Amino acid sequence: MTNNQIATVFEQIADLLEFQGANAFRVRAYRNAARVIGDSTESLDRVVDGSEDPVKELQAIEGIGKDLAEKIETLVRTGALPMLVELQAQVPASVLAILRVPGLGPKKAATLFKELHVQSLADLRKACDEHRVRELKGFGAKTEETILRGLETAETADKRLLWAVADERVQAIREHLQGVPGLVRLEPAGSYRRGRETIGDLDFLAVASDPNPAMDRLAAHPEVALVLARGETKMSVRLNEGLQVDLRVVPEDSFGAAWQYFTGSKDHNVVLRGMAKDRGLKINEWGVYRGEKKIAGATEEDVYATLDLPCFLPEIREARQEFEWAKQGALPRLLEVEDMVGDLHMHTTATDGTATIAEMIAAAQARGLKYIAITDHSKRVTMANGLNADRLVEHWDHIEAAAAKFKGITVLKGVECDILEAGGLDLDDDVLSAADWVVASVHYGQSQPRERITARILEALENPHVDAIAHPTGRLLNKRKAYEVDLEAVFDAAAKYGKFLELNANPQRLDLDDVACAAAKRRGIPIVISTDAHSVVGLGCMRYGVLQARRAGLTKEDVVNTRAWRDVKRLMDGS
DNA sequence: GCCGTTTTCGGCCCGACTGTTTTCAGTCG
Repeated sequence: MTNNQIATVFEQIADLLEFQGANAFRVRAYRNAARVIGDSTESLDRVVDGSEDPVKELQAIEGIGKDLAEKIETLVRTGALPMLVELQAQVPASVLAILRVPGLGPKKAATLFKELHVQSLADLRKACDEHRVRELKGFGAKTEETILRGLETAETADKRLLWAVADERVQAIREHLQGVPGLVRLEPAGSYRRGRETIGDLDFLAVASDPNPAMDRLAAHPEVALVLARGETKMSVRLNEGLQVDLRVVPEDSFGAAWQYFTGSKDHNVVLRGMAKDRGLKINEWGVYRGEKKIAGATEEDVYATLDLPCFLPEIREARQEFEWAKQGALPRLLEVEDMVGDLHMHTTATDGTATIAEMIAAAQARGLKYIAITDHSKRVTMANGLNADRLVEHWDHIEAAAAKFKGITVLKGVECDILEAGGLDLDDDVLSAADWVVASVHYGQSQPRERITARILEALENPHVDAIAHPTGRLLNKRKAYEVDLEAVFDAAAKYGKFLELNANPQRLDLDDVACAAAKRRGIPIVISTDAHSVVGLGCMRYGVLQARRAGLTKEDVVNTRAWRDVKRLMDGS
């Protein structure tokens, strides 16, 4: 059982308990445990199997006490949890969908379930249409309308936006609000600012003498479908595509406190406020207070300084390791886009790319890269017109000829060699041995069982000619789940054979993800960040990969292609 | 359900906005 599966069980329990009106802090304990386990780089499976006293060892994890430790042990050993089974018997699974409707929380959902026997979204819609909801105590006509609107979004817009798409929306809205009278400053906050791979909604923070002009302008945005709420300082709108945008307007001397607060994460803020409380301080979005007296708030630096903390970069504000790093004075100096000097995974018109070799070289050089590897597909990827040995060798000749026309950039003869369904690689060793750079990847047989897929990748790692595994989990955000692979085993093998693992910078892939990257770093496995570009424009994806790497706490030293190519080669040779 | 150089019991972050209320509960972030 993977950490994510265990985390999912605890999330389900939290949902069900909340629905039943359990103590809110008990619910939070389950949610907190789910988050910590999901973020953990240590496989709990292994902890339980490899320990004399698993319960004691599990309790060392922050947020896991005796009770949850025992539940984890039960889950790992039996694959199930009696408590969850019991809860599921009491509450139909379909009921939980109701909790996802904006405007409905556990209390109202429970009332609907108890009084009107609403068990699904369809039941809920019917009850609203028949005006039975407005008759309930605590409900009314407006609540009924809110629920109907919420149903639309619950049914249609359940997907999170890719960060790269959110970035486009952010720029468009900033532009739209530019020049609003009295608007001094406008900054994005929330998970967008933290660089999460997907974004649920957009948060903007503004400094303005009068909030109304900015709110009016936002309401007039052509994509705004609905104003959900509007008060003195806060406004929420929904765009046509379903995305919610929040705008908060604060005075200048509260800007730092508010930016810190609305950037989150929620868990990071909970820790922060707990620390403040210990010192007799209170932090809210308006500032830091000792009693009635405000002692900070204009900048984020000021706010953190009241707790003797550094101003954490937004990407690591996740209540994972940042507070521990700060305590030890060992905050990593995060990687930056400017550190990247090479790109070791890209395609051309020889297979499924849209640009020629020369066009890719020129574009890479224009971006300031010192070296690139052309890594077109191998023959198994027929859909992409993959190369067999003869075509590959010929392609390499073309690469050499094209590269000769450029000065100041090294162009490597590479290949993205398929890891075949039955195991083994798509090209023979004598071909691969002639390449400057080989990435191996899984494209077929993605639904195979865990042992099988893992074995295929381990075998590829053993091959002396393979340099890196590309997009190691195969996921496509919002589209395809990662295939079943034992990443711990992959890390072990990569470490043993001195191989690299890729962080694919395509905004839809971004695997390894932040948690996995952090785990790889902990084992000293070098990460190579690659665009996997299929076009000239695709080379620009590097920044998305860098953002993900920053979330993992990676520094320039942790990433292979921040180094000169001759140093990368040295690393490949193990010297 | 977790946690502890103030605590093994009694805390657990904090405020804005809405709707259904005549003073506050529920939801959200």
